[in-house]
Amino acid sequence: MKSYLFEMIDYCKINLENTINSGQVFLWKKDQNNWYGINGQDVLRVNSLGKIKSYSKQKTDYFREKDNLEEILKSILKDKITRYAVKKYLGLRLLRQDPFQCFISFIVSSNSNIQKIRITLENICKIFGEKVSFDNKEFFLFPEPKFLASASIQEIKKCGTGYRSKFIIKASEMVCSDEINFEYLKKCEYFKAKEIISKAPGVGNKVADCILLFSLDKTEAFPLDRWMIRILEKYYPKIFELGTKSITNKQYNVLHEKITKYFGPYSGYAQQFLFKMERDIYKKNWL
DNA sequence: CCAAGGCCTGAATG
DNA sequence: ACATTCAGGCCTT
Repeated sequence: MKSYLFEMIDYCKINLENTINSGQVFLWKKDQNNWYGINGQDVLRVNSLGKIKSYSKQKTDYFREKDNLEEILKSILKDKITRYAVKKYLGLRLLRQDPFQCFISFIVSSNSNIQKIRITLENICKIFGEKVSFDNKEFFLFPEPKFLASASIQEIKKCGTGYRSKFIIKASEMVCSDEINFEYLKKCEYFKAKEIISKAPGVGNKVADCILLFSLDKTEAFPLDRWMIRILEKYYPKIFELGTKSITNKQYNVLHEKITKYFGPYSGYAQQFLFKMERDIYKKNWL
């Protein structure tokens, strides 16, 4: 009983390093004891205790602090793999990010890697975002949709986005025209929201799930990238039995159904712990 | 429905 | 030093 209570206290404490270095966000930097991050039209400063101060002074629930961690973690602890990962990365949280930034970030992420994504997004902010001062430091906010929607392909390309440049412009236009309305998507159920977000170019199954999970409150989203496929093959060969090849849309959906049956409505949390664990095992670099 | 090839960039490998 | 391969996910054919 005693050790159980002790562990619950640990669960509730946010571990910033684990959270930021888990592939959810790209525009965060550590400075002394504080982390600074761009979140849409805001800059967040988080100290080692997880306390947030924001440039805009607006409230955010960036760390989803109202989530019932005890219930969530219990629900995903289905086997020794998840028990290991959750214990090792205690305090890893899913974030509730600015949806537009998240949307563009994961369009940029396709066929790329974390370091490259970070540099590209920094360029986008520098060129199209507003420069602000916070804590006597300079930051560039993430550009508003209208600035990316009205940019030329050449201008976007300079940021290092390559063939995704035209996707970024079109996707931003869809936000400006309200064809994609994030507040509405937050209220939709998972499949409906996924259907709508997937209409944007450059948004397939995996990218859609990232956006839904990290900014639109869909905790049943379980992004399946190359890493997650490898993880499932390695640790769950019997439960999810997938043919080793690259997976088709249909296989992706079938697999997702099996996953949510197994891990439940908070599958996305399980995904984040497993992803973090395996990337660390292979000593992949984070931010 | 599925498979294959192209897109773009930088890092790793030869 | 230079060339090739690879990593990465989506779109078109």
